[in-house]
This record gives sequence, C-alpha cells and structure tokens, in this order.
Amino acid sequence: MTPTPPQTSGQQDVDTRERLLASGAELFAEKGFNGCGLAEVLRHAGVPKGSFYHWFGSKEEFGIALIERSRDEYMDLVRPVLSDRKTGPIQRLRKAFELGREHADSEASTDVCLVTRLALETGNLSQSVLAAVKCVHQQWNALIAQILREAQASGEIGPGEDPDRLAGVLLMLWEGATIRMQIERDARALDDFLDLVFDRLLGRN
Amino acid sequence: MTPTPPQTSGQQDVDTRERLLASGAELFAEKGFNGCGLAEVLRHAGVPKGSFYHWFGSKEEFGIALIERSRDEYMDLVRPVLSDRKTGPIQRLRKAFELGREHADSEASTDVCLVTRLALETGNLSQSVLAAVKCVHQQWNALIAQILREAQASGEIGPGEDPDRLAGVLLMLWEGATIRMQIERDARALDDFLDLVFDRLLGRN
DNA sequence: TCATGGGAGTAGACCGGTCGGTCTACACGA
DNA sequence: TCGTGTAGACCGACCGGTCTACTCCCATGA
Repeated sequence: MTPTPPQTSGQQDVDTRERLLASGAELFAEKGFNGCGLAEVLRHAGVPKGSFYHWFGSKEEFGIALIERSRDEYMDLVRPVLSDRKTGPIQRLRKAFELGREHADSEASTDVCLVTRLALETGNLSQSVLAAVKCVHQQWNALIAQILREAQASGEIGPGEDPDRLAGVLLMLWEGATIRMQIERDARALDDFLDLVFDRLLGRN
Repeated sequence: MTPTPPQTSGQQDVDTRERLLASGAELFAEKGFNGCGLAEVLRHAGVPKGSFYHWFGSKEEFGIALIERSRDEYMDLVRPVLSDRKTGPIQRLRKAFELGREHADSEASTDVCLVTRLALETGNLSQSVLAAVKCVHQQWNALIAQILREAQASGEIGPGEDPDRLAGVLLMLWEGATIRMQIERDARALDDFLDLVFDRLLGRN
C-alpha cells in the first residue's frame, strides 16, 4: 500500500520522503493544514510534485502521516523520562511536560505541537484527519492516566480521583496553554500551566 | 470610512449587512477564517458579491467586524450577571462561564466561540485580524481580573494571588476546554472546566 | 407638481492567482 | 527492459477582489 522503504538503493529516495515530512511538519505547525498549500511544502523541501504523489496518495494522507510522525517523535522523547523508575510518578509526569515546554522554547515561537495545532481546525478537516487527531489524543490520555494510576497506588494523589478524567483535564489545560502561547508569542503560558498543575492541582510534593 | 447606517431608507440595507455578519459568524466559527470562502458566506446569506464589497472593504475587514461583534454579543450576555451585586464575585464569575457553557450546548456542537476558534489560526491570519483577536483577549482578561480583585477585597480568595495572572490562567483553561469540546463533540469538557476552576482552584465556597 | 440628477445599494460577470491532483516524459540501476 | 523514483507541465475548481450595469429613492428647482 504505502511504498516500502528501499532496501538496497541507498538513501536518496528515503531522503525525499523524509524531506517532505520535515517540511510539512514545520509549515503545517506554523500555518495549519488548510493554511498551507502543497506548492509551498514542495518548494520548501525542494521536491517536485511528481515525487510527492509518488510517496503520498493525497494531501490528506500526508497530513495523517505527519500526525503519526509527530506523536512518535514526542513519544520517543518522553518515554525514557516516563519509564524512569527512580523518580515518583508525578515527578515523572512533570518532567515530561517540562520537556514539551523546552521544545516549544527552542523552536521558533510560532511553532507549536502539530497535533494541537490541527485540533482546532477540526471544523474544516476531513473526517480521516480528524480521526487521526482524535486517536493521538486518546493515546496521550491513556498514557497520562496510566501514570496517574501509579501515583494513586503509591499514595501521591488521593484515591478519590478518576485517573482518566484527570488525564483529560491535564491534556485540555496543556492545549489551552498552547493556544495562549501562540497568541502572546510567549512561552510563559506554559510556565503558568506547570505551576498550576504541579504546584496547586497535584501539589504538596 | 465605513458606510454609515442609513437613517431614512428603511432597513433592507441594514438587513444585508446584518445577514452577512450572521452568516459569517456561523460559518467562520464552524470552518475557520481560512477554511471558508467568501462565495460560501455569500450563498448562505443570499447576498451578491457586489453588496459584500459595498459594506466591507475586504474579507479581512469583515473578519475583524465579526470578532468585535462576537465580543459585544458575549459582553451583553454576561454584563448583567457580572454586575449583579447581590452575589459574591466568584459566584458571579462562575455564572458568567456557565452562560458560555449553555451557549455552547444550545448551538450545534461544532459551533464554538469565534474568537477562540480564530485564536489557533494565528499562524496564517493576517496581522490585523490577529491584533483584533489579541485585543479581545486582553479585554476579557482585564474583565476577569477586575472580578478577581473584588473577590480578593472581600476575602473570597487569598491576598497572595496575582489577579491578572490568575485571569490569564482561567482564560487559557477555558480555551483548552473549548478545543477539547470541539474534538470530542461533547460539552462535558466545559463541565470539567467548571469543576476544576470553581470547586478546586477557587474552591471552598 | 413633476422632471431629473445623483448617491446608495444590488447584481453578477469576470480577473489573475492558487488550490489539490493528474499526466507524460525521463533518468538510472538491476 | 523493466521497476523505481524524479521532474514539471498541465487541469478544472475555487480563491479574494474588481468592474460595470442596473434599480430605486429622494433632493432639488423651475
């Protein structure tokens, strides 16, 4: 279905696909899915249109690949932190979000998590892209809920909390902070998020 | 500069402008500023292109008019609640947000606050539209901060809080909840927001 | 009283540019 | 020679915006 990565022919071809994805991630995060035409992605990547449609069936399919890539990248970044058994669950969670903050700080200030960026475009996103966004959200939600359950088991948070619901709230706060950052062009919103969640909401540690 | 409202000639002309604004508010809230072409707005309003450019200088100018209209509508809705001196500040604030929740509930679930909707489009919004969004945010922020100061004066919240910063956090949470609602097509996210903010964050009342 | 001129507003054909997507031609290694 | 991938001209649809033609109302003045 999707072209398989080449085995013998060197890396020029992989390069093309990878260049497209990198350009797409950058430009879509900055301008949104509908706000950026293929021509611009192509120009930025230095790839002709024919090559694009060799690797991807449509702009939509390209978008979904980008969403999944974005999730995988973030997961890779965060996994070692989350699975570090030397620190408590809440502290691990905090570190994971701090990684996200640092990421936002290091990029151009307009650059924001692609998944969040696409989330508010849902109204004019196609059904399949929307589904991909939703799916990643659920995965993140489950991941956070898992950590919260650990925290509950170790007594770091009260047994009365619903981990799934609390995870949803955390994710939702993070998204709000991301919009705020986007408007104000200032990562301070993410600091406010960290303060709020870890000092006041899950506090006393 | 802008065409003055007609004084003597009845209301057909005002009607045209109003119909355009109503259609624009509905369609832009659903599809975003860039996700919806003028032709669609025109068709929905039953107004020819010539009339549109009679009333508005450009799509951009139209967008700014919509943002300001959205703000005014919400302000009118919320003002009586916020200025009701019979209830405490925090309770008034809660009521105002609950009004927002009810509004979201009554509309089609895709329909969301226009200002929030445009906020994440900042990347591909023109400078002037972005400025309008930012301006409305600051006005809301100031409004909330004012209420919080009252709450501080009456001892409902601690004197250590920074009202402006806290107002920013509240607004940011609200936006996160709005995105969440958009993705899940479910207003439960707004309930979570209300619980979090008023039962836990500003709690004990 | 009524002809008339002009501004307000309606109506939609039309413009160049850009959109996502298709198509053919070609380079190159196995 | 055939499959893989590059290259870009080209397509119809649609974008925001312009332009001309037209209707209608009413202010003016003899």
